[in-house]
Amino acid sequence: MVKKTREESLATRESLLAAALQVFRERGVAHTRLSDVAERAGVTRGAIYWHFKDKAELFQAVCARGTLPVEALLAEASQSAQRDPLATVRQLALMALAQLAQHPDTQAMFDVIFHKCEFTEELAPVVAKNDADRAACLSQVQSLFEQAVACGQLPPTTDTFLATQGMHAYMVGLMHEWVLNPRSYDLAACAEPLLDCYLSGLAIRPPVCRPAAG
Amino acid sequence: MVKKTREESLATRESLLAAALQVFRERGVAHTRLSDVAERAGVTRGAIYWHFKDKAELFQAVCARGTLPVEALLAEASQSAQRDPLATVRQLALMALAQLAQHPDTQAMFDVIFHKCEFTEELAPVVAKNDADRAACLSQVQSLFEQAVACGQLPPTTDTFLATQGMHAYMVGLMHEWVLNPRSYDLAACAEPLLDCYLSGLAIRPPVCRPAAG
DNA sequence: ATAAAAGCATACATGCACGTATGTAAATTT
DNA sequence: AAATTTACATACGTGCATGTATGCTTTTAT
Repeated sequence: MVKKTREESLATRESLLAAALQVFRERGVAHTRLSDVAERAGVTRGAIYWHFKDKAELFQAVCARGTLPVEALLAEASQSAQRDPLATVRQLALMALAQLAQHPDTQAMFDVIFHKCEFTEELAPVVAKNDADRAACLSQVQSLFEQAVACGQLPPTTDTFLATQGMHAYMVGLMHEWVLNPRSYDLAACAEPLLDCYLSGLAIRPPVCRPAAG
Repeated sequence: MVKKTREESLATRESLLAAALQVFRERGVAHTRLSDVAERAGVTRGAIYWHFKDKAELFQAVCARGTLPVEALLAEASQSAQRDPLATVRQLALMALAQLAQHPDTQAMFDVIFHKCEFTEELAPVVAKNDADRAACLSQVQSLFEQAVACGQLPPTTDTFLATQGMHAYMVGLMHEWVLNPRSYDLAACAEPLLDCYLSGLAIRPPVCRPAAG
């Protein structure tokens, strides 16, 4: 009872990813023993070393699967009509928060990313991908803010770079803190008012500073 | 050349804390070897085990020293006159960001806390203190927002709980992201416009949802 | 049907970081 | 001045997670 069919092998891989996400959340990535992951998945360490090179590659695969939905949102939004750029940003943020509020796996994902993981050089590929994703997201949002200024939705004095930094920080902070206490408030219900609060501030009194060179 | 005077001993302890902060930032807390910390401080592991029980206690001491300034700000603000509650919140946030922008040790602290540390059960005391500090901070800010509503600085419909969550998330997000790229923009110069943007939104269109039971 | 390869399980070797035990010299105490 | 404690350095033993090597079936290709 050793060798499985191709289909069963993929199932094993999936259960390994699911088990890894759970154990990472419970023990932290660095403190997780691959034997724990294997046990949780109902296999041995041999299976892990067959599917992945080491823990870093396993973590990378877990992250890749977890960030897929959010990236899909961004890609979808980039193709939508840009008649109302601010609404696009709003929708983007709402979808992201809804995804977090509704899917336990996404919550586990961000819990690990934010609180159960050390971004050191051994996880360099994950860090690089995170940086690239963030840069792409920031760039896309800033572009939308620039269009909003052009449309007259935001004041001409708006520093779109800072506005983007603030928006991104707000989203990161909301997710960072909410996953610590998902029961502290109903994120799905409160996402709209929370977002509209910041976006209203943006329209009324946008940031006007200059980014530093460097 | 072994035994030092009491004064020198305290100096050794300080240099251990400083070295630990550096190494934690470079390698991550979990991956840090106490031998690295000792070497960086110019002593041996024996010195660490004399001053601290283990790595967890060392990390706890590092955190305690690092969060002192921020706690001092909160304590100071709680005693100030409350004629202008919103201005108090604003000042509080500005001081915190200024502290981060100006002090390299504070930047290292938050870099470790946000990106180089796994909050698992082995660091339970630190987690507990973090939770307590956050709860105290949130409670204090919400109280100020409630006073702001009473003063007429914020609309009567304001959900002060959500406003506090949003404010806290904003601050956390700003610090979380800025320490990743301190040179991306001048935090000291941009803190004011960034904060005023959110506070303006709060005054114009405050969140009105209800927190969930639980 | 036979060969090759996939999909793991099992066994083994290795290093490394930890905690402790002990040594030791200077600094206190009395 | 003797005794005691302090503040480390050094040496030692230990476990444990890792990576690899190998074995064993069952698929899949031919």
